[in-house]
Amino acid sequence: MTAPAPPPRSRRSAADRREQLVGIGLQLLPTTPVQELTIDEVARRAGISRSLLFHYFPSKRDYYRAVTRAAADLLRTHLTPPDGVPAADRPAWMLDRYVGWVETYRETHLAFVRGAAGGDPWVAEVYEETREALVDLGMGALGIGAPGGLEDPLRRQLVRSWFAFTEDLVHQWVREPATSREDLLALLTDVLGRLLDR
Amino acid sequence: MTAPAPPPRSRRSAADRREQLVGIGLQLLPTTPVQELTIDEVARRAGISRSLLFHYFPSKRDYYRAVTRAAADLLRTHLTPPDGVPAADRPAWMLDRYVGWVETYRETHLAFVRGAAGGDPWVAEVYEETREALVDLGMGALGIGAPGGLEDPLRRQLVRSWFAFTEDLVHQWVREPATSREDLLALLTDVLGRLLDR
DNA sequence: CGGCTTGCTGAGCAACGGTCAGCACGCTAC
DNA sequence: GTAGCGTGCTGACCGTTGCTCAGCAAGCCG
Repeated sequence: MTAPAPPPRSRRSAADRREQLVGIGLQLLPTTPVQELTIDEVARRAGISRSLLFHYFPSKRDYYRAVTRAAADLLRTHLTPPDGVPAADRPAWMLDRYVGWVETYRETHLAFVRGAAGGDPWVAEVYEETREALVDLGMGALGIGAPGGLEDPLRRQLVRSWFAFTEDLVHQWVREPATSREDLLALLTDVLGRLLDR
Repeated sequence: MTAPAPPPRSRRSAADRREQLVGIGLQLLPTTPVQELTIDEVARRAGISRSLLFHYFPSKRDYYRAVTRAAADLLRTHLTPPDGVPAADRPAWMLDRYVGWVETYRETHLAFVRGAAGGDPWVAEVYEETREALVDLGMGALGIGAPGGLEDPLRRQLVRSWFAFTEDLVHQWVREPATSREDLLALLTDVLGRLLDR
């Protein structure tokens, strides 16, 4: 009686492996709280030994950082307007895309926000970075100051906090739509407009 | 040569111990990311064995839940207006208290928000609960609907999201005060007022 | 003193993160 | 074709951490 043919352990290129491992992390993150996701599990799903994972990512933190960054990059590119969108429409376009993203991914996105904001400082850092990038993106679309520029700091803080407002409201809206989608979008743009009108 | 007199392990009542252990957790939480806080460390500081801690809290999660809830309760009582405050002043009073709280505890509060919102669902639950209670508190002060009542759901969502806005803005303001304290308070009340005027 | 309650401990287990020496696969050189 | 070599990859091992359990010991009653 021969062994039940262990899965053919293919030999991959380094880049391939990294991609595969990060991909598995992206699949697992939404369903598994960060700290319950074990290296064992990831390695098992990838059909490799734990040791190999440590070969590519020196520590668990590094692995999570990579996964979080990958998730953040997905969101960022999704929110970046293509050249076709006229400058005036960009804020509305981005907002619409953001709502669409949350609608589509619901738990996934919430898990990202939660996982990123919570516990581990190294991962929180990636999240913070992403948030700043999104604020830059948004402020660029609004035509306010250059990214990382010397514009009014209060104004920047307001945009950032408006983002927190939006994040929270959209999440609530997805769970319990208390208004139409159009009204939600209108409300959000209106609030932002008023904030910047000061 | 006698052993260096191990600290006299006093025998405490169950309530005392619980309180002591939660107290240690409250001290440690701000400086230590949730998942790096080990039971060993807590037990060591309390001068007891790990086993005893597991006697009072069936698991690490339960312990963290208790600590988080204690932190949340502190905030809640701090934000609850005493009888002396007239109804009309309560919203402003609470807002002022909230800013004061963040000013005083800075990292501590941030760590609470982070730790609570992050990772572990059981702890996030406590945070969610607290947030709802704070919204109730705020809406009560504003004279909008009874707590847990059947008021306009959109309105409630707006108050909640405004809270997220406030949380974020105050945190930014504490790190980098881009305006005076009075202006910050005025801005926040103004934003809330406009949101509710719809 | 004996017996009861209950605060408390130490030894021990399983699971996890992380390390290390070395195997094996696939390539080129002769 | 086979010797050599870079490198993808593994198994065995270690320390720590969450958690269990049988039982000690301190107080309090009769």
